[in-house]
Amino acid sequence: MIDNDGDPGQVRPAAVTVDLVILTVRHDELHVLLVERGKEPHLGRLALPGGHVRENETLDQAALRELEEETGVNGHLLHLEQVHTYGDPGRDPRGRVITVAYLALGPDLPVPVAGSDAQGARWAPVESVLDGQMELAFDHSTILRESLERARSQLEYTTVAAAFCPEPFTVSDLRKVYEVVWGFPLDPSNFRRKVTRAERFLEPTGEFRAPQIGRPAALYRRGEARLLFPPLLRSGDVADAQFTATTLR
Amino acid sequence: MIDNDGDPGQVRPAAVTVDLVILTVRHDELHVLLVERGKEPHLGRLALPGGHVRENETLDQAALRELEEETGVNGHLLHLEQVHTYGDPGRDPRGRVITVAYLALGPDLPVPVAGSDAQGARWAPVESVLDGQMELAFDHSTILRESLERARSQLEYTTVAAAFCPEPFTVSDLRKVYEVVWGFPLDPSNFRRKVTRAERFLEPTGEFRAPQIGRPAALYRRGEARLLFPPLLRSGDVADAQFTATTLR
DNA sequence: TCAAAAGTGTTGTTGTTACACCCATGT
DNA sequence: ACATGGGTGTAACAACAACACTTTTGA
Repeated sequence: MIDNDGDPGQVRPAAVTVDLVILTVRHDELHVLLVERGKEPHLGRLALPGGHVRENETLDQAALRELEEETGVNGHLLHLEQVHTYGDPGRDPRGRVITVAYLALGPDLPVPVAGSDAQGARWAPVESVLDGQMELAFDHSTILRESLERARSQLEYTTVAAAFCPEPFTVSDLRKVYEVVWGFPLDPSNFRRKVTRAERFLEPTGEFRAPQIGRPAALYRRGEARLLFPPLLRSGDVADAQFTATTLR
Repeated sequence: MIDNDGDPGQVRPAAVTVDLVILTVRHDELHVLLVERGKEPHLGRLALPGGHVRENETLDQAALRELEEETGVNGHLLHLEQVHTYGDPGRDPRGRVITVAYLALGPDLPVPVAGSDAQGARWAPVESVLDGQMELAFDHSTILRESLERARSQLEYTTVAAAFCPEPFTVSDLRKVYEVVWGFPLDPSNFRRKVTRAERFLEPTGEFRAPQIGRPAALYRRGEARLLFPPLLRSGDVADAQFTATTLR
């Protein structure tokens, strides 16, 4: 809201961008989509995909557009959610840039499409960024860390995990998502009971899929529910350890 | 992140502001701080306090500064948290304005200080805005609704409720906060057990406070814990009813 | 001694954990 | 037949809701 004012010269317009943390599970590992920067600053460095918000676009539309440009996938098929906005004065050397970060979750996506305008887009294991091996451009490592923690806690209280699974999927597929995102194994029997008991989380198709070996598994589609009740809680210890306060001071 | 480009003329810098949803509990009712607009557009209309982000300020600093200007209270005493960013092209008739919304929670604050630069700042019952009686300027009614829902769910999983209580406080004071924010009564005995059992939520002072009539109550200070485990869940029905998807589509 | 608010106990129910066990399939 | 993953049963335990009950105060 433009208001108080009386401070001419102290305020100046800023560039507004959206950056995307696009997560997917590949080969039982959590991956994030990164692009190689084609110019300074941070030329050649890996960064989160993103770009400017255009003149007649909402923030959500900009995020959706970028998502489709980068992945070649219709963004409506994925979970897309605004997470946090970053605007420190020094975060981009070229001037004041406000970035609205979005979290996108999707099933194992096709390798980034050639037709996209991304410079060398690629999937990178989230681990390699988190453990400090790979430092991203700008404050993108921070954005990734914070968005990932959002994703982890979203898995507890909502049904978003199913967004990682191409339909139709089995209970085991879904469990794998939880295990990969949270980083520890879950008891298959107890997991099954919780997710199947939750109202409208999973909708049975009546079909089955045979694994390479073993009993065929029932197939499901995503249900209508967005909130998961009762929630699938990580133990207090785990949550605490992962929790980095978003609160000031 | 300034990147892809190749679209000159399609992007233009925007004004960046922070708007504050400052909540407090007064007379057993949830109140929000509103200011009367001193100019067009929406002259005379009530709006959330807020203002421009200055040149060498982080977003958090801007929010903290506005908070102190509006309430005259040292913002570090309150809970302050970024919630969501609003940037629809049409939300301000004067041009593109990106607003980062912050949620602030605090104990019953002094009536807005004369020295503040706010035009007729006042506390308004949140109810009066939610039930459609009072429509705020711009999209501020939406911002308030969405921020309130954030506050409500934060009460379940975190210890922020204590931010509403001036220290030292009693278990009943804290319960009142939950009842007022959630809008329904809680069982006093069960509530007490949950909050006193949670690790480092409440720190006993050893002191007592006598109510007008009745047995004196033990006094507490806010503990170190930020996450509440196990969480204090509203029933699934309630949460579902309040839940308005933050997801696209 | 009564009203009012603080605080404890109790009981039935529901959810969780850890694991044993059965089921359906391909080789 | 057996290995492999899918799926059910169960028993000990923890959390929860509802509500009876005791405690401590001011009037």
